[in-house]
Amino acid sequence: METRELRYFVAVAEELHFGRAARRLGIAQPPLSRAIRQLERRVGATLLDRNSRGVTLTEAGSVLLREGLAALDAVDAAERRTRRAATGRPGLVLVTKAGASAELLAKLLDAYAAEPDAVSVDVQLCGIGEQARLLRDGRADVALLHRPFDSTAGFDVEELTTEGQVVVLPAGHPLTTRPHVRTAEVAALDLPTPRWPQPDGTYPDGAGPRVRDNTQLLQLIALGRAWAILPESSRSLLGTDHATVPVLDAPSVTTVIAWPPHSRSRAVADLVRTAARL
Amino acid sequence: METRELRYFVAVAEELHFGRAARRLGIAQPPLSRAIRQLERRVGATLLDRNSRGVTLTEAGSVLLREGLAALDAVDAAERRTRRAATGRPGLVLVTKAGASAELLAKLLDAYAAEPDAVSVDVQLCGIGEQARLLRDGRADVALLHRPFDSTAGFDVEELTTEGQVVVLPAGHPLTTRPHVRTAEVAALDLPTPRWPQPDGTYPDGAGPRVRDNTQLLQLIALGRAWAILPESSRSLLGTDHATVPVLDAPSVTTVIAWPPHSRSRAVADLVRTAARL
DNA sequence: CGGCAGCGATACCGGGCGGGTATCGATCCG
DNA sequence: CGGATCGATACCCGCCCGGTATCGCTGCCG
Repeated sequence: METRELRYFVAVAEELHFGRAARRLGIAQPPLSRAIRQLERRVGATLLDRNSRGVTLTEAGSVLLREGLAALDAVDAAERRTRRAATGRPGLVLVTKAGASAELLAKLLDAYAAEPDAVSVDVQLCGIGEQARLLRDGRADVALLHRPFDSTAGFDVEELTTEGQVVVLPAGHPLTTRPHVRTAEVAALDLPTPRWPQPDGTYPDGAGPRVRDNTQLLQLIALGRAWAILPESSRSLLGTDHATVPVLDAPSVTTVIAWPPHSRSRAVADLVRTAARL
Repeated sequence: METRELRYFVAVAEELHFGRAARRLGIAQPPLSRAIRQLERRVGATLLDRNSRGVTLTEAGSVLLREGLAALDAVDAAERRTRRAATGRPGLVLVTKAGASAELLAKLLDAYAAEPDAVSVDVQLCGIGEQARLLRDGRADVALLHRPFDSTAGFDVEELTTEGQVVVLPAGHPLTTRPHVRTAEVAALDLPTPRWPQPDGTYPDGAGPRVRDNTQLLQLIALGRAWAILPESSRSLLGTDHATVPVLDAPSVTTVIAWPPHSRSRAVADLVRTAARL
């Protein structure tokens, strides 16, 4: 199976529409139809049901979509990492969620920079749930992930810290006088839960305000329009507009450092070792 | 990058010889040379050093070899799993080392077969170190691995059992009267350590007898020509020709059940849950 | 030192396939 | 019933993959 075929299939499987998929791929629709048919013949399976008015994935098709995306990421990673290796410039790309573990990250970077063979580290901040993708397709070498929010599936990981969570509220909110609260009390507040975008960029249905990043979230909280339960360490991001209260029964958050399992990079190994010693 | 190009490059990188690689690929040498050149131009990096008399990998080339193999496995896995899904026949392929964890495996299969939605399980036995490959390229759905011998890199795992190791000796050997021994004592025996094949099929240099599987190993031990340190559970394979003594300071062996991280299969999840409950 | 063998690169050719346009056939809708 | 939508089909063109023949370099050996 060629990557071209895979890319074509993924486009159709995601768009569920030959015309749109062809436009997205920058080709005409007929060659795309033919390519998918050929792929189906070669695999020996129907991948798409072309019902009147619409295309749907078969069982086999959804398997190929999932596995194909992973395979395409692996191919992209191979190309990117090769290109990076070719420049001869060493250097790591570390990716983490914007606004998370800022203090830990600073300590890690300082400690690593003091190592004898340290290379430069580019820190890349990204949105929710994008880290795994960047790590898989070779745009990043190492990531800071936060369990249980981020999936660490398919990576090697080393646990760094575990911390409790706090509820973030506007300064002066009645609850902020309490030494600690429970999730049920927070949920009982007359405030909607903010909605975060899903991986495909759309928002789930519901009542809450739509937020795209931490700044938006914090501003909404300051305005008394939302609340959030965040790891303790995010307190360092807050000013006088916000107050926090520990949440006793919220799951604790573990920060882990993750890297691709077959990484052979000396620099990644050094960075991980440094992190584990913090 | 197309998988054809990757396959070509991998062939040359492994053979380090254009002619042989072309023969292995079933094409003539000139198109192969051209394809590699094109790949190098497109990646923008020299992948191979063509010295007079021989080809060697550059830094970038060895990165592409490693990452490319993983990517090709992922593509193969996508195709295989799609084909499997298309047959409609459910069924799992479980792979494990021949001769390892026989009792555990039997219990697992029995317990799983009693589950309400159990599907058929093909057990595939393979040689040392092949399990990871089979799991990566889609020929297997789930594997029993043994840490620290097998690498679990890149898979999701669940620990099943941990056991100590014993030294296997011919029946009547002086050491077998002891309640336990230490590795140093075993190493001090005037017996060579058997040599196992490396992943590429060749044997490391050295003095010991070459073995390819457990049967060969056990026969050599019975003949007094070798010894082996194996997990306790392998005692169930031994007859009256062998005797075992616990080794106090040998690392303990953990049997884990492993599956591809993005597996969405109901059957795999059921099997893993059953295994975890044993 | 010259001839030869081994090996990768180059030159050149033919066929297959990927991509394009035009069009068809089916289905849904007003 | 006519039009719109959407995937499939028909057909053509140009590129690229693969083949054969050959070159150029290098190291070896007589």
